Amino acid sequence: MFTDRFLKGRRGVQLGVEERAVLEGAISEVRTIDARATIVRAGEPLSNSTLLIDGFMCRYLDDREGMRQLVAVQVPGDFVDLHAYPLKTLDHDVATLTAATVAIVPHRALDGINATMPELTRKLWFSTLLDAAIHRAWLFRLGRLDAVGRVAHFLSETNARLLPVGLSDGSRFALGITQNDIAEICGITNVHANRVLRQLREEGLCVFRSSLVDILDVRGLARRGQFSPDYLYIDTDMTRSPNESQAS
Amino acid sequence: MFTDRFLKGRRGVQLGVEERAVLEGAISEVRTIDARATIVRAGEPLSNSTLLIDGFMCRYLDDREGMRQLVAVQVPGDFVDLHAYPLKTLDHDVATLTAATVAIVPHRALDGINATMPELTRKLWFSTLLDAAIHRAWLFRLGRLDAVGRVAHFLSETNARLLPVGLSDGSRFALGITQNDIAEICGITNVHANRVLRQLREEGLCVFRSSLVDILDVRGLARRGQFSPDYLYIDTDMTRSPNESQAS
DNA sequence: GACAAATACTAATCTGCGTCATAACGTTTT
DNA sequence: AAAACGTTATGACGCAGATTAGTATTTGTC
Repeated sequence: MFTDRFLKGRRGVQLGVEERAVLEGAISEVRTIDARATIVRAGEPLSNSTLLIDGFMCRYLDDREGMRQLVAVQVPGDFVDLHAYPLKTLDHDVATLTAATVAIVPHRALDGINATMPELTRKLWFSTLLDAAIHRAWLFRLGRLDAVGRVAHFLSETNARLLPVGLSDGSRFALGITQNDIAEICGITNVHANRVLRQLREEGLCVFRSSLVDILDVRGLARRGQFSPDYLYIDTDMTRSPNESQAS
Repeated sequence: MFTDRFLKGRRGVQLGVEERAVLEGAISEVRTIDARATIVRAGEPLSNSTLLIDGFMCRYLDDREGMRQLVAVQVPGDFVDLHAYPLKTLDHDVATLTAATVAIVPHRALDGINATMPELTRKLWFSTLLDAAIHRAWLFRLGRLDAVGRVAHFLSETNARLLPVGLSDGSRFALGITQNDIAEICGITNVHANRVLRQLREEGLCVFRSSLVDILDVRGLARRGQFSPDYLYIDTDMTRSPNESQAS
């Protein structure tokens, strides 16, 4: 089912059988999108939201000179722009990073859920607040960490998010983004992103190869980025995996 | 009424008379809090949320050395930790900046609203997404602006937020926070915050005097901080009374 | 009004990261 | 197979902002 990964492994908001069926029924269409395509522009009136099934997407803001600051990376299972349902128009653009498969959910269908299923509504609300919690972690990252720490934090976070949806084995995952994306996420230049990734490689913490991220020392990388997964509200028994690497 | 400033001037989500009465009735207690007091710690289970009536509050994350990164500043009318209702426990601390008056709203009362008033529930949801939109603007600030731009952006934003609740006259407002707070908001040191504020003063853009902020050139300050208020979802025409609501 | 404690302010030195420049890849196109 | 392009890589240099170390001023308390 298309909604299988939505809220998977999140503390206290697992969907019931009926809830999942209702959400599945709310999908009007499933389609694929090319890599590097902008699908929503800031300010444009919206009547659908997008559930990401496969691939990676992002949300970003432009500065005056056209430089981007990514404000979110979305992974499979994320309801990318569910916040467009109450907000009706967004304050940022939404785009794919890689080729992606998405499910379209009309706001009309969400109106039905909102009117008749308060519990499910609260779980949808929860999922948008999870995004806000991730925003806050990103604020910490940009405000308090140096470049190496920022990249270490981002890679640790991504690993932790991909684990419950089965796309990380605990230390290795396919991501398919470039060094320039890392720079736009971490608020640094692509030149410096390259230097930082080399340093992480030389310190034996992590190897980033665009298509594949291999974390050699999960604990060490987390320590370097002051990463602690509490803000992801993941069920405690899903935060670890047997494959997790050695400490140092 | 205690809820008068909640969602005031926000596009498309003005509260109706009955909705406002219900929300007012959800308040269990009103109390005052000293300045610089932490009222919620990260991870602690919560059964109430807090509506800020008067004064300023903040939300923050600590780094390993105990340095703080503020992730939000709350102004009167803000539902400071409404997100604790779906989340049940927070990923950050909540504290007062100045002395404050707050209304306590038990989650039990919100359960009633959630179960019986889908429209009001969606407006409450909206208000938490407004906070998320502000988070994103802060991410842009930290990721893409230099120190002067960050402070200019923050002061422009605060002016724009205080305007609809009647606490700014368009260019002057009382804020009651220190230069060190500015530093913790903008991800710079307090020493550098001081330099930046001097520069803004010397350039004739803004005078910051802890208790009073006087923006001498609203447009110029906004330009310096690349500030555009779209993300605050404020009604473009605030002089006209909202067509759906008789309350004001 | 005296005193302590915050807060504001300043200058000197150091450094992480930006900027600029160049080159070597790898992939896709023709 | 060469051209065209995006991505990764690396070095030289400069600057914004951190750090350190103060002094001055305001604010609060007795």
